[in-house]
Amino acid sequence: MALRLYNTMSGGKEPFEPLVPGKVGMYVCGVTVYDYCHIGHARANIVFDVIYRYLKYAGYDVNYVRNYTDVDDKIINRANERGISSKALSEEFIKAFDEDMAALGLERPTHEPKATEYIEQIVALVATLVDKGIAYESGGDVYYAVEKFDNYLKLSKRNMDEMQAGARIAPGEQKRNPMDFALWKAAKPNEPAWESPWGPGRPGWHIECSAMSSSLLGDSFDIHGGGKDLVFPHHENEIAQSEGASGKPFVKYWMHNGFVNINQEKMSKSLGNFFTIRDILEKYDPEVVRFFILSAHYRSPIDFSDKNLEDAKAGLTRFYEMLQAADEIIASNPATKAVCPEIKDEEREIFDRVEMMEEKFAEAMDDDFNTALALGNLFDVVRALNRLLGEKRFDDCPLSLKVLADGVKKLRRLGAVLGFFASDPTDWLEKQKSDALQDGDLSAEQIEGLIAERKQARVDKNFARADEIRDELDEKGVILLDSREGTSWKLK
RNA sequence: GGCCCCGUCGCCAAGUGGUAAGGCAGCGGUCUGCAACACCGUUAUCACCAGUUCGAAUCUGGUCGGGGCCUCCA
Repeated sequence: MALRLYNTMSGGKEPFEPLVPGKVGMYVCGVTVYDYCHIGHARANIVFDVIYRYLKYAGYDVNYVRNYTDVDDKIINRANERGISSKALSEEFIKAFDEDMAALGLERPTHEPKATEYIEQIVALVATLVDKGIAYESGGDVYYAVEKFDNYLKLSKRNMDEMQAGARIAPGEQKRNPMDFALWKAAKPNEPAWESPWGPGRPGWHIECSAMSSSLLGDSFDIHGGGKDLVFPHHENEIAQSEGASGKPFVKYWMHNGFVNINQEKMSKSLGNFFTIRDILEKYDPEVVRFFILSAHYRSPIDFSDKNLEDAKAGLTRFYEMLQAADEIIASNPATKAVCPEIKDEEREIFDRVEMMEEKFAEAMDDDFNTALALGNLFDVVRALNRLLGEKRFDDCPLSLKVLADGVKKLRRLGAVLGFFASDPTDWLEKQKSDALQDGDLSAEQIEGLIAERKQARVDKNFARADEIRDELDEKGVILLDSREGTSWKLK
């Protein structure tokens, strides 16, 4: 089954057929750089990171553009509050954004343009719209006349009359129609400004995306993405600008990710439940955050809560523990040419499961990037490989070893498409332990000391004392795991 | 008020016409000196009502409940 994706424009899933076979042009709205990014930005960027990775995995040559909007009212206001230039402020938060995305393990897009580097193209685009009579100059501002564009509001499926009833003209604006929006704003004191045919000024919000996307992807391209909240007005206005200017269809597939709620409530600054990516990464491993986000479909709302993050951590730990066990077995069992005496039915089943892994993964991802289903399929593989590990037949059945090695390799390759399992399992698991110990009153040394004492007690067959130590540690959240190689520990 | 979305096991979450994936938690086993891990088994008829259909969680209408957008927002 080929890739199908949900198109906001049509409201349904459609087969994915790029404009140019084998190639994909994809534009995702980045951030306005005036503050630190929050968990909602994390979701949007992780979702499109996975879409980017999967398209490449599926064999497409992807041109992925994600912009920085570095000129905007909010930037100007914030910069003035702090008494620094807009440029200094935006540079500060571009750097912060890059750091956050790197911490979350995102791949870099093909292009990461900044609005201020495309002023020339923006001015040219506005001029084209003015020449075509779609936009008009008014007191140094330039506005888009929405009634000149027949398809306005087709993406958000709104009604012009009803929208106008609620629309207002802000003080200082000189629009003909309340629904018109600014393409260019005349310069005011203490604002960054560039020369233009309408006098010094700066771009409005929306026009930068039209200019950057056409410069880097052409007038028409395949996928345009962003958060659901951008459907109106941002994306609606982009369509009006781009199609109004070029006369060609702008975007073939519109994709929008759902919101992140905090403990069942909408995330908002007024509720004080605003978490930045930095706050979250203090407490949770970045891969756990990614796992949490990808365990739901990208269009569904997700609820950010401690419980949900703990669940995600438990799930990811299950993968890493299996990988760790498998790595140890593979490292300690050199491949031989011996032939298995016989293959059990259960083993046959496991082998099939590994065999089917890629197909099942693609099936899930092809269905509008269903990462939740894809992860569920990978969990099935974990159970299968754990069974194989439990059989302990690696001495007399090299085929089992081969299947295990093959399974682990495939699991890592597919995991990488979702951005998982890049760490060494032992390193990752150790890091979770040491991070968790930070909050407790027990050190690793103390735990090791008690383990040594218990080991002696067990040698002495003093099981009462051995159990006492186990219980004592258990109360503090430390679980002991005895094995042939000795005793290790983990945290609840 | 307009437009849109959602309501699946204790929790999270797939599933858009053919008799409910997966994870976490729970319970019963195997393993273990005891445990843990792992494995095996076990736990739902899909908010409610009425329709369409041979057949619906999946389609239609209605009821109740929750949420989003309409102003800056991923």
